[in-house]
Amino acid sequence: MRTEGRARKRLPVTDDGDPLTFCSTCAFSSACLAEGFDKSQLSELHVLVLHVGPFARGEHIFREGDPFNSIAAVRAGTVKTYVVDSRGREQVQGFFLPGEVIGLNAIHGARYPANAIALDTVTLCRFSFPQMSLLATRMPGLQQHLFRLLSHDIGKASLLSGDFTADERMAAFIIAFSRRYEARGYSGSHFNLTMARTDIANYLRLASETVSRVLRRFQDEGLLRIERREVQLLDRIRLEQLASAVLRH
Amino acid sequence: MRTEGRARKRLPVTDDGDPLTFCSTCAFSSACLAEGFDKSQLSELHVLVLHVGPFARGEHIFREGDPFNSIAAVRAGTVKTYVVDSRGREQVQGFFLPGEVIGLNAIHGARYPANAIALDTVTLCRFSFPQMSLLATRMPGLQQHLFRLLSHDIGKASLLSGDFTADERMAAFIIAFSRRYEARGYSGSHFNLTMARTDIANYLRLASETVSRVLRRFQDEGLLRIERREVQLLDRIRLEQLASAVLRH
DNA sequence: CGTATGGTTGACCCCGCTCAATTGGTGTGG
DNA sequence: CCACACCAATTGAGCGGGGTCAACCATACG
Repeated sequence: MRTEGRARKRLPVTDDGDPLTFCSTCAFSSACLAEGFDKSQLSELHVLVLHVGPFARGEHIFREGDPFNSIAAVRAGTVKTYVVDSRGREQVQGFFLPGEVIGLNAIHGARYPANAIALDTVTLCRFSFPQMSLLATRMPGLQQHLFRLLSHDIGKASLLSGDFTADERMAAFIIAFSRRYEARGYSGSHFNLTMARTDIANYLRLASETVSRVLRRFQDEGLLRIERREVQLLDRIRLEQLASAVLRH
Repeated sequence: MRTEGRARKRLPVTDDGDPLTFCSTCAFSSACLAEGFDKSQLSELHVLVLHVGPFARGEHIFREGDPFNSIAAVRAGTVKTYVVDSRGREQVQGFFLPGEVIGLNAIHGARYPANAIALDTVTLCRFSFPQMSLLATRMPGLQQHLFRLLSHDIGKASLLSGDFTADERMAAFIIAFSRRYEARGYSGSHFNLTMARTDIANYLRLASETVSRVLRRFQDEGLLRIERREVQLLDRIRLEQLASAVLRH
């Protein structure tokens, strides 16, 4: 019923649907499709895709310190990355939805700098990074695409570093998910948060009690409806307004 | 008397010292030297270097929204990048010392997402990014180097996003500068902060009054001596301890 | 020497954290 | 199908770190 797409029709091997088509939600689809590469190049990219999973909820995809050799695009489910700080508390670094890429911050250092864990049933498309780099030297479009993905994540990482109020952070969180779901073809006004309140709190650097209270108030003020993990946006304008402090349009 | 190195011996043109040697502090020196490329490749990289500046204190190097076409390595001086938030307050994103690279977060989006301003007299080595990408398809070592630089900045950007105390932030700031100066061959125990207190505060997401108070206390407790912008580390062990919460070793 | 800008210090207060108690939802075994 | 246990989420009470506001001080510059 959820993000599985057209997997499962096939055996879990390196391919996906028709051999000349990447899955439409994949972060790399535009790297080839949008730029009109010929069929031989497409299949070259396909050759180094390894379809892995499913990972069950709570299973680790990689752990901090593991040697780095591949990046992966989320195909189905949600991935959370986190580290454990010196006080032993979990610091959530990010959530990754279908089509988004994990492992980019491991290139430098040759080891994963964080843990990645499945929040629900997760399947991935794994790419050997050395092989992909090699291919990128022959496919300028792919190289550009990798540069852009990396560059994008620099900006994303600094979003939450500002000094924002709990309301602004919470609104930005909701709006960002809404946009990301929309970009992948799901509803942006009614969706399911796949993570616990404590995960949201650790990500936003708030106490989970504060997350509860703010969501409660948002609901009382008619900005949204939230029951358990089901969110429905009711006043997107107002939420965007609050979020704009963080997201900057 | 400061970070000028061996510029100024030459006209401000595309070259630097001996035509087959990059300046030793440059972030790209290792891209060729350390990996044993031959002389023809070295000169290819040299061809696309444009030595620009000097910029005077307060001059902008680029502004938010400017079209992106080049990245630049700082050659001398200090660069500050910042944006202005919705409340009209300056949010400092980073400081760049000689040898460090600015503009990497502009690749995605094709426009600079922040302003860059010289904090003192700044000179740069500017590289056309399209040309550099093209060269990188023929120099796998250069491509790897770019990937690593980008990847590194993802991690750097998320450092300050944790919920740390003012003391931890301040200590991490001092230690990080100490290490970066050391890595470039300057003293790591006695150096000059080139930015104002308000810049430090905006970067650490603290009030400038708090920066003053914390530095005062650090001095009273014998961790360092600071007069105006001159810093001298007195108890590096203790500072590293405080900083470790942020820097994670 | 006067003026401006940046830095320091003090007094007060508020947002969000902590601690603690309660509720509710989910899964498990009787 | 219900009873219990367990964990996530909620709600309340109190407090403290760091922000704000304001006054004062010091160094740089004309």
